[in-house]
Amino acid sequence: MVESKRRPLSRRRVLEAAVKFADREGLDALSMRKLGAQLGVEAMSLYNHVPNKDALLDGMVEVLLGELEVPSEDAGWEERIKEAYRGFRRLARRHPNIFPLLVVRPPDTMDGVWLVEEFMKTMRGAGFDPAISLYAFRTFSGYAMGYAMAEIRGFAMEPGGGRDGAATLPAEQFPHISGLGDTLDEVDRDAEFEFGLDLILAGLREKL
Amino acid sequence: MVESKRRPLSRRRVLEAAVKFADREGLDALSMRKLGAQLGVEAMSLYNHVPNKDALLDGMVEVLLGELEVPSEDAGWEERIKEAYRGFRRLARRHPNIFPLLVVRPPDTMDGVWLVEEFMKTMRGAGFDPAISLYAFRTFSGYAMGYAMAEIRGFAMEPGGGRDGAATLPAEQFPHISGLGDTLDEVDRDAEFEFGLDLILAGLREKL
DNA sequence: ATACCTACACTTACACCGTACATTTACAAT
DNA sequence: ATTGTAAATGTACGGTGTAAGTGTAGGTAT
Repeated sequence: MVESKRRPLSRRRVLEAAVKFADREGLDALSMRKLGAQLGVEAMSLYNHVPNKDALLDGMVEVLLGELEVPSEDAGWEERIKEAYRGFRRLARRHPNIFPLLVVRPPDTMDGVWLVEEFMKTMRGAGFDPAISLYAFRTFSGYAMGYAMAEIRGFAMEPGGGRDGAATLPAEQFPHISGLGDTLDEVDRDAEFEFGLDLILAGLREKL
Repeated sequence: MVESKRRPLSRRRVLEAAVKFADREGLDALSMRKLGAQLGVEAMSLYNHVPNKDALLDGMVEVLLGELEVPSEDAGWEERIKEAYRGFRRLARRHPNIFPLLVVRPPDTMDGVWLVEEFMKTMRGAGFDPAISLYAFRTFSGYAMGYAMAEIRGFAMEPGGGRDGAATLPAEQFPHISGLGDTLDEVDRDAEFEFGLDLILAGLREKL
């Protein structure tokens, strides 16, 4: 599982190896020594390409953001926005172990900025004024971030706790949750996420 | 700064001291040894009340959730929902260092369940059917979680990066962001958060 | 060719971490 | 006063991030 020594080390290679490692083993398991081993190198060698572990984590966020796709130009504004956030959610599902990093440490590079630019362009093009556009961006982003996070980690404050449906908790104490019946077990996450996007979009449309 | 030895140690006391410590010094600085010192006790003593550090962190989440208030019964359903999520955001602002824990580790106790029950009761009372109520819960929760998190950590993907406004980035490369002018510096976070809640509520109203 | 410089991998060492395990202390019940 | 038990302590181990110093291989200037 250790990479052969072929290519020379580089910041890029270190970051990508870190992402790969965390994808496989989890964030907690990621240590400089183990990452070094994975690259066929001693821990301290990494410091020639990354100033410290914190910067390594930041770099991993950078890598993730780089995976985001820009939605096609020729769709309508609503579809463009939805597609952008679907991509965000896909990213979370592709890297469930690492995604929390992105939530917890905002990128300190400009890699994320073009995403905002793209969003603003779409919104302005649709006829919204700047302030509304900005608010809308944060609403959508907050929603997508929170939903994706919840989906990955098992829905904090979810009816029925982490794993199972509403069956386990006392019906008389939580009548309205129990009233959900098996709605809980049949949730279609895609539809659910889409529902949220549509909800926000519907609200937005009224502001046009 | 160390607490006097007066009261006997207990799970509760340990958890609350941990919250206090992390509020003051940050999550990274929280170690069993330092927490012990803060309580005037050796590190290993803590293990008589908490099985390990992971459980300690879970317990801290539990404490945070316990701080949430249930909104007044006699307000309308929209106001009740808004008030509940305002409380959630207040919690985040009161414990900015610890709040990320709540996002990253869903509570494994039933402490959060009554929140859901309360939400469902309000929704059903307003006339929504169970499935919509559940979806709405997750939309609101995702939004509130994401927004609060972004607010605390400095708005990932925020126009202008972490600290300053749009002034720092090249206008010709990001015309639509620069077009925001100083809208960025004058954001009223309360109004912004409220805007998102209203957006979702507006969408929801159409489903009634 | 020789000398030098620079970049980068390696080695060692240190302080701190979570916690297993064994021991001592303190206190309640008999 | 004695015993039982729960809680606090002491010691130790393997792992962590990283500061500091030691090679060493490759390119440049002479």
